Amino acid sequence: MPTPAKRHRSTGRVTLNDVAHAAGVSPITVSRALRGERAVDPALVERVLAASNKLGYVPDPAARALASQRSDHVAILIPKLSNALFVDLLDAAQQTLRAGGFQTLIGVTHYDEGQEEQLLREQLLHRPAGLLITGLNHNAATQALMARSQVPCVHLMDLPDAGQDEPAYCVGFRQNEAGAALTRHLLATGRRRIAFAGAQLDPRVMQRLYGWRTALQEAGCYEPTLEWLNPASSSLALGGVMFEQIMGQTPAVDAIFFCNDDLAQGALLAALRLKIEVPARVAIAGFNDLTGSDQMLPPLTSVRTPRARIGQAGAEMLLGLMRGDTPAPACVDLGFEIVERGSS
Amino acid sequence: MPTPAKRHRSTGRVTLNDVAHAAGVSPITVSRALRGERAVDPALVERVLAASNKLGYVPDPAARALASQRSDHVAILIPKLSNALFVDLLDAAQQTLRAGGFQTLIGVTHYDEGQEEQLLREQLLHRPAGLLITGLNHNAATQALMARSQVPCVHLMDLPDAGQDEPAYCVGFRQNEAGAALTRHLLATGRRRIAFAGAQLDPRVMQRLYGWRTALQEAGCYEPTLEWLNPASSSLALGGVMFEQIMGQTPAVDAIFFCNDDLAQGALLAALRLKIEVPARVAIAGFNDLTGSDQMLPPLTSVRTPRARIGQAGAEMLLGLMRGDTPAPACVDLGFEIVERGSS
DNA sequence: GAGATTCTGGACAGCGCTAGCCTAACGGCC
DNA sequence: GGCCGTTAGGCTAGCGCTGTCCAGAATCTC
Repeated sequence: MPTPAKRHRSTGRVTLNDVAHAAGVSPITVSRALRGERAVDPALVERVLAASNKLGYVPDPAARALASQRSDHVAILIPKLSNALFVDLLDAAQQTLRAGGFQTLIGVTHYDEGQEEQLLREQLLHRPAGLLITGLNHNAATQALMARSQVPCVHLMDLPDAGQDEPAYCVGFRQNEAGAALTRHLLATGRRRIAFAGAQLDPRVMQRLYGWRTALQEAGCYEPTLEWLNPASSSLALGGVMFEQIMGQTPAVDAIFFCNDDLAQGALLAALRLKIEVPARVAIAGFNDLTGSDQMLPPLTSVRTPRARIGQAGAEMLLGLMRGDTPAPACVDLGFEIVERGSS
Repeated sequence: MPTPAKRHRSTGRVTLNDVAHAAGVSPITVSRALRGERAVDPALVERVLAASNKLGYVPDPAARALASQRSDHVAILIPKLSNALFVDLLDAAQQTLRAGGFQTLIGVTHYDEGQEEQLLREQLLHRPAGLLITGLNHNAATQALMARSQVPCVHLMDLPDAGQDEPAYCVGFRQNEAGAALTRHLLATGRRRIAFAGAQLDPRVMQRLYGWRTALQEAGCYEPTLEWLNPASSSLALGGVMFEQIMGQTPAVDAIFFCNDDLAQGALLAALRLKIEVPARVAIAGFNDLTGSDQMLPPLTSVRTPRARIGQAGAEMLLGLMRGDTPAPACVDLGFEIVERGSS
């Protein structure tokens, strides 16, 4: 009998024990040396590293998660994948987290608070090391889950209003200010009857709406009939439909602020089809400055939102929190920028 | 001394043991009852389920992964998040996998085989239960990793050619046939000098190119000067640039087949700017039928590719494989559809 | 009715890692 | 030199679950 028939399973994986033997130290020392947890004699660290490299050791995430009660997963919850905004956010966050040694678990809430709660519940079972979540509006159960789980969490995209209870950490910009700024830009170009066309009506769209309303009220130009809200999802097609509707029913309108570029691009294309001159007859502006907006005819005026930077900065803040840091400003405002182009 | 000072960590989690006690059976029976692994007396199963529900037991994924050497993660590797095609694929796959109780780990390869290998290596550490990977072209190391890991894997998007070694499982459609079909459609509308404009030049684009070339050769219309290839990433802007270039340098061209809708949309917009009539002066066609292509002016002729269905069907096939099934056809061709619109 | 086969529950021993204690060594201080 | 505080390595005991083996009961076979 050459091999004494291992009674139990063996995975063939190089373990901490193997490295410990090779380096002539105890397993726990290897663990500490590799993690940088507690002080270890530099000479030992070097020996451990050498042995580890030689054997090609890689820690087992499952064992680590079981023993330490935390995994190397970070959950990210976003509303939709069909919106380029969130894809950019995800892309940047994902890349930053990976560089920090974390895996990204995605959850898509479809703008549904119940779904969000359910997803969070599922994700928390995996003891994620951290959580990135879109927006500040969550139902009570979701908030309770987050609080109870003690998982470090960064909110993306929105910032709390001055009065509001601040959630611990967030990275984003002020949607309402951006909405107001874009409206003021339109006012500055001489427009007076500026309609707002919103779809989806998620909290961020509503914030932009408030901003638009505030700016118009300041200028004494506000009228309820200028508000066009549609709960359907944004799309180029819907933008065209809304444009036609608005122009048909409110001929006096001289500018339209679409709550995002998808709608605005659709409106520009509809204007071409209908031979309505932009911006001569009506100015059009969008939001987010998605790819392609600069290619439109005329190029679309929009608000450049720092979504990729939000993803990155949010992930970096989370990496800090997971290391145990306390980020200096709990809320980071990354601002926005009006991009003035031919459509206004 | 009321509490005898637990010497060791306790997580407060409801464990298998707790359920076992409550149900009056052994832990292993609970494990089997809940997993449906091996036969368990139905009466016991019921008792176990009752106890489990009462206590709110949820299995610990980390412990399960450690003991069984497989997690409930599925890794998905896609080239880019900036391409709506892959986002749709991801969205559908993710949704299907979640319904099957699996979490999705994303990896973005940026069309780089080295990155892909690196990502796969990282993902395999997590002992994913399955793997979804885009395309059939991977470097040797990646293929070796996949083979060695024994992780069930489904390839998405492409199908092997008849002669090629078949990878075990794949869901997609024949890019070259789609390219040829679109070209034949253009030929059928009387076009003869049909250019091909490709960017990125990933394997799928090249397949479409071959399809285009084949169809032109059959019709006796092929000429090397009709091939316009640019390794840069696709974008509306690049589409405009390539359009201008092609029209400037090859005035005789009467149709352009852009390798994807981003380029084609950009070309349509450029045509509007340059006042080049489409399709009177030149027909334009794209690929993938992305959102917005039907809104263009004129609406864009394209090839509708079943990317969401590929994501779903691929995920379903993988769910089967992970259960131990052997899917009947190892390769599923979901076809494509020419969408004829105003631009051709 | 004895032996062979299947079926079902359970004991046991880990999967690979880390938290919590312990201890030996070291240095500083009066 | 004795005392104490600090530092660094190691032991032990799990984290919560499942693969493997085993044993007793139930079923089948001739």
